[in-house]
Amino acid sequence: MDTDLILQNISRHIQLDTTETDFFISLLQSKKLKRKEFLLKPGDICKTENFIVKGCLRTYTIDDNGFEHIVMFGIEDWWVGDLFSFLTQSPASYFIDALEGSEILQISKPNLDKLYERVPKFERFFRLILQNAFIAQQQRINQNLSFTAEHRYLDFITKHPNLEQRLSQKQVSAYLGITPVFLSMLRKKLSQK
Amino acid sequence: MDTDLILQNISRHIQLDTTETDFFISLLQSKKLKRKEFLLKPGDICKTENFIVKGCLRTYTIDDNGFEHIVMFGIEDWWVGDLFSFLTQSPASYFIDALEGSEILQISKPNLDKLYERVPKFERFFRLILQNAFIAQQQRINQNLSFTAEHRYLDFITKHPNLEQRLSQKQVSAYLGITPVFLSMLRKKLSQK
DNA sequence: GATAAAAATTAAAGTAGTTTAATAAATCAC
DNA sequence: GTGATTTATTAAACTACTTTAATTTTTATC
Repeated sequence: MDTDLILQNISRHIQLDTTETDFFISLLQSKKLKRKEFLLKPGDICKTENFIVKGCLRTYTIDDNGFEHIVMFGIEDWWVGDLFSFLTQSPASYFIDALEGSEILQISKPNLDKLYERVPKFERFFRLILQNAFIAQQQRINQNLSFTAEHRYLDFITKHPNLEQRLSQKQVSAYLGITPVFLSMLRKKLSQK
Repeated sequence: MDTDLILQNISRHIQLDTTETDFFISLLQSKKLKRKEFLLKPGDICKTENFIVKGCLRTYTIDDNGFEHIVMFGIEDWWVGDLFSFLTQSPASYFIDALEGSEILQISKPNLDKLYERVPKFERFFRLILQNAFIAQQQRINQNLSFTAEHRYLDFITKHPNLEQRLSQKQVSAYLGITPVFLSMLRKKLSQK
């Protein structure tokens, strides 16, 4: 099990001694996902929080007209899951699947509860992770309200310069909230400038 | 100082003994805001997290064209603040002001840090608060991507039935991401059904 | 209670983004 | 490697929403 990245991720926020580190790692499970393989579907109970060691996943919904809308992408060094479903152990609202062959480390709810109990500073760790995610989401809401599709697209590629290359335009458009046709038009227009 | 509501709010998530309760309350400061009074402006450092005892506040931005966009409303029993600015003690991105005469309870960053240290279960409490806010934001992002303005308006009034009466249509439209003119047209159309 | 200021309504013209459909290009599966 | 499927491009017609501007209604202020 490749735990380098997750331990590095954690050490950016809290310091663990060897016992604590070992205990934490004993609670993790490794899982590989093939491209297009699902980690979660609406109605499932989200049983784990998931740290991405390698690959790329997306969290999305499908609306009444069959269109996909991407709530977030996750790549290496990010956590993904349906938080509401995980916390309340109630049915999930989101699809999560792999856009590339991926590898994740999973911690189950019972194990996370054990972890909080035995190593309370993990409360702090997951609060910090959540804070960052919260702030990023708030910025995204504000952007969706304030900016045109063109502006949002330019923001997206400057903010995540490596990510666009790993995604199809269809995925990018489902994240930006526009059609693939319109994204194609935008890109053409921008390339002509 | 009216601490009933905040203690009730806390007791929904964690249990405090008398000493802990007293210590917590000793860290709070009460503040009254007149209608239109600012709690925060972009560039300020957000020095406190704020619990609303009474009234209604909004967190918003003004874009390059001078339009306001409301990221969230806050009413009784909610927490408001610019989390990023508060946590990093760096300049805020948002305006926060009162839409009604309001009363809030404030906890400063140094006091919150003291609180975490002396009563660690508050780490859990603020994690839970944050989780709920995170989930609500995620739903909003998804709604903004998936639904038309009409659908979002109907969702808003069914989800917050009491809130609309306290807000002008201008505020509601700045939250939904449409113009006041278009909201007026929507309302007319819906009333004719 | 009168006056000023802000908010809401209505209509008409304009635009950002969608839809449909046809074609080309890229990727997948065997 | 080849055929099948998915993705991207382009154009033209369409629609949800904006803009502007004029009028009415509501709210705030002294």
